[in-house]
Amino acid sequence: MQQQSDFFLSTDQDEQLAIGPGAFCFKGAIIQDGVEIIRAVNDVVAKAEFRHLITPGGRRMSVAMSNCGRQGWVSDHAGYRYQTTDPLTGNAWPVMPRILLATAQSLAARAGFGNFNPDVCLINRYRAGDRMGLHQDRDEGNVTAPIVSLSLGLPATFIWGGLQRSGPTQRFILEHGDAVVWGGEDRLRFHGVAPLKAGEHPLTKDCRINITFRQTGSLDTCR
DNA sequence: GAGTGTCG
DNA sequence: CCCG
Repeated sequence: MQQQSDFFLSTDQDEQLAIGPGAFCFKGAIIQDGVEIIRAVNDVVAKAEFRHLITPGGRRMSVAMSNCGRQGWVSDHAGYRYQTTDPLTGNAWPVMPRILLATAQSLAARAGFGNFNPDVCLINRYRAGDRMGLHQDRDEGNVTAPIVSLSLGLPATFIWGGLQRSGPTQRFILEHGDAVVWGGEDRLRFHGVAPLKAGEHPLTKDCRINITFRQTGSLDTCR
């Protein structure tokens, strides 16, 4: 960890931190596009509203979710899965906004993952106290493609584990504008988010928005 | 199948 | 708050 000094300007912006052989945190990478990205999220959730999914075990997830793209991640009594329609409406998920796709592809490339064609864009809204338990992203057919994660609004503590749930974890803060990309041998690492601390952000007010991109198939599945 | 949650 |  580097100590920050008041004499340096924006030392935490566009800094690339390796958190594994195939995993990187890009500090401040999307600050420039923050307003446009949030506008895109608002457009999506106007058509597919945030909702609290239920785990197969019957527990309500604290985080509220929506999706855009060809497929969306959902969970209910029957299990975790991807599906092309919003269970609330039966409609196809909203089209993935250009700015979101372009941002994800650019970040994947910066992390060394070319030809990333995400067909899923999962949007998670965290409010005070909301958390995400340690888990692996393993519902995707294509574990070759990386995961790209964007953080907007309030800061959160990211919990970054290993390939086994019981292994050691590291914690670091994800702030507005940060991006994390993980793939390759880090693709199945356990990860989670500590309970969000209450706060106020100029762009998102009382919440943190996390956007993750996944590619479920090997073909070109963009739309 | 479900621990992307809850409890001690 | 952290761990299991």
